[in-house]
Amino acid sequence: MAAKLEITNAEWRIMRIIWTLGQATSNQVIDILQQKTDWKPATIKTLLRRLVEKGALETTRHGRAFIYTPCVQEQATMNQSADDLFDSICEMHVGSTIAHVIKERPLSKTDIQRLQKILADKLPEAPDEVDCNCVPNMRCE
Amino acid sequence: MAAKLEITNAEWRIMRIIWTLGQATSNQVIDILQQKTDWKPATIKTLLRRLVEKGALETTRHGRAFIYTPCVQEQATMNQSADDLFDSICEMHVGSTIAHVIKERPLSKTDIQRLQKILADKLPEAPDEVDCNCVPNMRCE
DNA sequence: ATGTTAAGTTTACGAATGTAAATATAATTA
DNA sequence: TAATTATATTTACATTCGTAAACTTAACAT
Repeated sequence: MAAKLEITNAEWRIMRIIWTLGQATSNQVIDILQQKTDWKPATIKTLLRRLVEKGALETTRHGRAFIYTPCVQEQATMNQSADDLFDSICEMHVGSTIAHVIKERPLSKTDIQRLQKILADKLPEAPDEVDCNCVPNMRCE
Repeated sequence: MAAKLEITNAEWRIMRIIWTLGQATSNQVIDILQQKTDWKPATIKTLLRRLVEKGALETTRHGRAFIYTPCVQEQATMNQSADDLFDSICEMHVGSTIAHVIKERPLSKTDIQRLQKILADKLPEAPDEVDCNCVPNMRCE
């Protein structure tokens, strides 16, 4: 049932801090973000509140402050965002788009070896081509 | 200068049809989309207009109809969307997120071989680890 | 030439987003 | 316990997005 969680760009900034710290007060988030953005504290509080409303964070009171804790895992959330992107584009072009990403982004040796393993496992079963799913019975270029 | 082009989910549906056809009239787009969605023709016209405003499409009059032609390439647009996604998440987790995608999405043998080549080329120069860029001097898990 | 009609254009409206000020509330402190 | 103040909550506002109806205009047919 859980309505699909959509994290916006601004919200990602918040979530990444809280995932990294494990949990955080609003002040911790504000302090860290003010080093990287010029967001006002009120803005950050709004974003925290919306994330709680969305079910991405939960709070427990602790003295005068609330502690914000993630309700969703970072990897699951990243996977969800990636799924949304790759659901939008042509299925036939997933490969070329991943190619762009792996060319442009830093990857560790371990990352690369892991990807190599997945690809090697996948190769024997792979089709010769993936159909375009943009228009019925057509292929985009 | 060109303000970064942002294509929304609904707009992707339109663009993919026009990329596939090379160019299209609004009626062609409407006919195709009505097989897959329950969008009203007026909705599709709004989306076409917004895409023209954004500079993603241009029109040339042809009899009573306009012909819509892409001003942006499909691969460049997909790359841009992927860049936006991977700019949002932790740099350290790009690898695991790509791993998720290549596990879940269909890839052709050619796609896989191309990715294998890129990875093999990248491996020698790859760092042992990629730093987390969520919070200064910390690593997210 | 004029009516018909098929396009495009204008207007609409609620929800989400980025951004933030103002206000209320509850926990310390004096 | 009353004053202080650090937090959270309410309210705000312009844009964008999804969705669409209503209106206008120009092309084709009579």
